[in-house]
Amino acid sequence: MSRRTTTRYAVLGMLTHGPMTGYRLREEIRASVGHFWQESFGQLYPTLRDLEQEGLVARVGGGADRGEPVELTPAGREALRAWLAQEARSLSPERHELLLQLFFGRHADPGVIAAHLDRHRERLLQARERYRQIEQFVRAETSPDQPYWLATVRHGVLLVEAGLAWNAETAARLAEETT
Amino acid sequence: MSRRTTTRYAVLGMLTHGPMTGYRLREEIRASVGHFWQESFGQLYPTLRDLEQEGLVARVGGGADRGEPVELTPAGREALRAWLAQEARSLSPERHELLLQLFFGRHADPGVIAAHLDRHRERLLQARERYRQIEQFVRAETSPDQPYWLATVRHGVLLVEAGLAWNAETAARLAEETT
DNA sequence: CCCCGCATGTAATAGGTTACATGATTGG
DNA sequence: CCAATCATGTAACCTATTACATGCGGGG
Repeated sequence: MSRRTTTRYAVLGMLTHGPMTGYRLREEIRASVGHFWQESFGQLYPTLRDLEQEGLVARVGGGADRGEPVELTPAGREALRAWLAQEARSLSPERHELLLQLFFGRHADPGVIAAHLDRHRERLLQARERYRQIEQFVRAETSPDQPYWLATVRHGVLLVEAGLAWNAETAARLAEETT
Repeated sequence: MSRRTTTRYAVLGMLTHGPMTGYRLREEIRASVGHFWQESFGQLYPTLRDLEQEGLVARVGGGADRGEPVELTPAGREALRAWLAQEARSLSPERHELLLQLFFGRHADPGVIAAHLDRHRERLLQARERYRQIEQFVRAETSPDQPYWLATVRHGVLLVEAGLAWNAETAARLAEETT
């Protein structure tokens, strides 16, 4: 059953970087778009099988040997183009558990909300560090993909920085409350 | 089967605002935390049944009449406190389809990425408008919950503004590319 | 009387993760 | 030879949405 899930296009997209095995595909996804897109094997392999049946990807050697990489077919490249032209459905149901805790924060024991904010800040700082490193790396890149890659990294940087600003502002406001 | 899902605590939390029916509960969730948390009936009613069996909520009238609101029991209030003290697991698998399209944007037909960014910008502007109105509303609020509510709204405001900054920066960079 | 809002619930479906099972190849 | 990495796949499960089914009560 092929369900026109976005996994299909994540796969087709990654294959523009060259032929890969399913295993390698997941590594590449993790290493490049991993910050905003993940795939599990349980999702990848069935998708790969479907894509092959539909003729959007093909085994490189022609045979179906184990460990044989797959490559994009012209039809696959076309399918990718078609998806790129479609509006992204915001599939993410937008569930932010920390914000939910904050919303009901008045009923928490003293200090626990401040602790949550602290931990959240730590994670954001680490994320900012990661993004900054990736940004440096991408800026040095000469690939024609570079401006597109940079765009996704910059999204990470800017959103994390906004998160930090919010974190500081919120921690200050709630600290003021308890005085 | 009670699966310690966050839905439970969204329900318990909302009931701190007073007794409600399942139907009303969903309305309230949509109207207050709807920007970062949603619940469907198919999730709500089974959860409500579980919570009642576990004694965390109880029908107000004692009887099980249709349309009878439920209220927090002391045990429910305690369960809420316990959850508030726990670290939020970032359940969101972080999947951002627009960024995925952008990452592979080089393979798109000319103009389609710019169009995506434009539409994205429109949605962000609308969201900012909504958040700003809510912020005004919440700032005027005198409830002891006010600082907590304000925190969640401010998160929306700051993140959307960062999104807009990213959008402008990215649109400019990609426009430059094509010249 | 009919429609709408309030109210409750279930079944089907979707979309995905995790755990498990298996085996080849390679380097220490 | 043994561990780690590469590689593929399936089964079980989880979480949640959507669609569907039902029914009451009030207002136009």
